[in-house]
Order: sequence, then structure tokens, then C-alpha cells
Amino acid sequence: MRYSKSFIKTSHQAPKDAETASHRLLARGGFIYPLGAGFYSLLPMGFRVYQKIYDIITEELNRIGVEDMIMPVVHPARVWKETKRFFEVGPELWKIKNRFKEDFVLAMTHEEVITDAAKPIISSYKDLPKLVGHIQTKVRDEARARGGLLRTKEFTMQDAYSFDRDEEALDKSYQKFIKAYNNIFERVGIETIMIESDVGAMGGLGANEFMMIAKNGEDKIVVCKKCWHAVNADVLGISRESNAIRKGTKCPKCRSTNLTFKRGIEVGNIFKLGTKYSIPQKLFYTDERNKEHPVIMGSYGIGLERLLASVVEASHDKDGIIWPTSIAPYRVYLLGIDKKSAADKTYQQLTKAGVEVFYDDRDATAGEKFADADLLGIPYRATVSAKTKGKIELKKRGSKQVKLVTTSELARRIK
RNA sequence: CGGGGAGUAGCGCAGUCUGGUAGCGCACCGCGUUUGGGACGCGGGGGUCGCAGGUUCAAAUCCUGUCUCCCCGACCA
Repeated sequence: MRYSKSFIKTSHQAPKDAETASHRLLARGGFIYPLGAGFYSLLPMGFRVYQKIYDIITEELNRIGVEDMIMPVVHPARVWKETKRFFEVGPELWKIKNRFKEDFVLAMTHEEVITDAAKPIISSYKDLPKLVGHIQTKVRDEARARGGLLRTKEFTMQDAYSFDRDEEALDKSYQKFIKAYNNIFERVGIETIMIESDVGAMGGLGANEFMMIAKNGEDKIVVCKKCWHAVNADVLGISRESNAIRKGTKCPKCRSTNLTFKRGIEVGNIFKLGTKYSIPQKLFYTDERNKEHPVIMGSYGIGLERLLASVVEASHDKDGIIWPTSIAPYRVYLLGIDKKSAADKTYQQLTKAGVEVFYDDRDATAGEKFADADLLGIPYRATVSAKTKGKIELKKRGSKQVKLVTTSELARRIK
């Protein structure tokens, strides 16, 4: 893509109130644009990162046997009334009415809908286990959106669901997801820890969260320094760190009082739902002895935009974003300084070689182009100028070292 | 929902206290000079000052109402 043709405009200044690094840098770099509080467009540069994250998540879940589908965003209230969540969830559940004054719900999550869809499919123990999921918009009337993409009212989630015959089988499905989630977070370039969490409005037998440790994270995490068990502070009913210490709060696993407190961003959440949905929605299967049982379910979710922003929180410097290669919008940022025709030729060669290249073909100063290359955080920068004498200067984002290479070497090196 | 802050050009802001008909930086357009870390000169275009009422000869400025956005907290599948 040529800069001059791209739907992009970077800015020297961040939106005045943006305080988190990801919010500032994603806005400055032209990755996102706010429509209103908690509603963001992903501009082309941001959407490319989103698509890479999308592909990684899909790939890792397919690997454990999750099959892809897609469910609606607008739900007739019927299914939400079956589980009573229509009445119990609270104002976060966004309710709407149609022209006939009938109740509908905007998808906050999809347990009811998937359970409904499973009814004609699952009726025997022979139909189990099953793993299925989708990547779809979620809408939540959050009391307060914050931190750019970190908490929005509309976002995309990969949510998957497991159907098993008993708790032992659920445990196996659950373990598969833990593995897949760890792979996903590693591949997008962040470090996470899995912690014990509250089941909240999801209900069920238990839940875990995947947390990226971050100073400005919204969630409080308690880590036991003896056994390294980690728990969301909500689970222990901890409001203030000082109170917890004074009261002698113990690790729920080893009872040690040697606790440490961290903050984190929740990038994934998994739930053992049990029969919370299968019983009220009547999802039953028949076993070998012709006896009926409720299906044991699990649900698993990753917010794509939040994950994208979390990567920025974890990987940036004063000049801009440093995208991990796995999810960078482009592989190389190409710019010419005074040899435009040579840069044009390099662009064509790289494109032909199948390299994802963002070509800064603007009539701008070297400084401006370098600054944008840093801000956008594309892993490699390739400079063509009189100084490079027919070769290309290659630099990795975040490093100071430069190398002179030929075009074919370049294509090979950055693959 | 409680507390705090803010709405003036695409973005960042000044002007509001003390009313006199809107300005700066970035961005944008034209010409020229520049070109290895966000260049420079000259010349331009763009704003019913969030919205609605009111006071006044006169309102960005004063009064009333209302909408929106941000931050902290509560909340958070």
C-alpha cells in the first residue's frame, strides 16, 4: 500500500484526554477513530492488525477442534427470558424494542443463543463432546467506557462453547482451551498469567481469567508468594490492599498470608458453566442406559480490540508502537528520501515478492517519514536514498542498528 | 450513578473573569527554496464559538435549560 493512497492521517498530537499509551498511540497513528464514547472505528491500519489477531485466534482454536460459525447480534428476548438473565443481568444488558414493542437484546454474550442452537443437534451421548465458536460483535451498556479500546461498549469477541457429558469431560475441554489461550497470547506477543476469578453473571462451577500484568490495568490481582496461586481480588472480597493485609487475608490455596498485589488487564476469560444454561433451556442428552442428563457446558472468550490495545500497552516506546511481527499491520515501512524512482522500483519488487509493504511515497521530509515509521511501529524500516548507493538501508523497529542490503536480500531477511 | 474537568476550524489551544462581532500552533491549498529525524519563506481557504431560550443597542463572553465528551470512583459476561 502506498501512503498517498491509504485512508490514513497520523498526528503529532494525541486526543486531549487520552491517557493510556495504547489510546494515545492508536489514535495518533490513525489506527482507530472514535465515533462516540465507547464506540470506535478501526481504520485500515488498525483493521489489518485486528485481522492478524483474528487469524491467530481462529487457527489456535481450530487446532483444538473448535468449529467456526456465526450467530446474530440482535436476539429475541425469549432465550434470555428462559435463563432469567433478561431480568437478572442489570443495566449492562442492552435491551431494545421493535416496532411492535416486543423485547430484544443486543448480544452481550452468546450462551443462550448457542444453547438454543444446540438443541436439535445434541440429543445423545454419541453427540458429545462438541466444540464450537465464533467471532462476533458484543454490545454492553457499560457504565463507563475507558482507555480507548481497553473498555468499549461495542467490541468483537471470540467466544467458544463446549458441550460435554459430565464434569470430567468438561475438565478436558477446559484444559484444551487453557492451552489454546496460552498459545494465542504468546503468539500475539504478550505475557499473561491465569488467575482464579469470579463466575459473575455467567454463573456456573468456576472461572479463570487470563491477565496481562499492567500498571494501569483495571483489575486487582492477588498473588501468593508461597505457592504462586493468583486470584482476582474480587474473589477474596478485597477492596483495599491495606485492609487485606491488616485483616490477614490468606491465600485460598495454601493459606499463606505472604501475598503480593498486582494490576492487570483481563484479555481472556473462561467459564465452567455446568448446567446453568442447559437446564433452563432444556438441552439434554440421553446416555447409554436411556437416561436423560443436562449437557455440561463451558464458555470461553477473548476480546479482540482489547487484546490489540494490550499489545500496544506492552510494546511501545516514546516514539510509538512496536508491533510484534506476528500481528504487525505491514512487514516493512519503505521510504525514499531523495531517490523517488528507486524507491518506487523497490516497492514494486517487494510487492511482487509478496512482502507486505507500506510505502511512504509522500513528498515529505526524511524526518517526517522516520517519525511515522516509528509511530506506526512496523517491524522493519527500509530506506532508499543517494547515500545507500543502489542498496537499501534496513533497520528493525526499536533497534539502532542499520544494514545495507539488496532488494532480494531484503525480501529474504524480513520474511 | 456520585465526584471532578471540558465543549471555540480536522487536531491541540488562547480569548470568557472585565460584553463591542474571533485568534494562535499543527494539518490543508498555491508558488518558491529545501530534504538522513516531525524544514523554511510568501500568499491563501476553512469556524451560525455544542444546542435552545433569555438579558442587552450589542453575547464565544452574562443568566436558565439541555446535549455531548474525558478523568477518578461505584459497576463490569
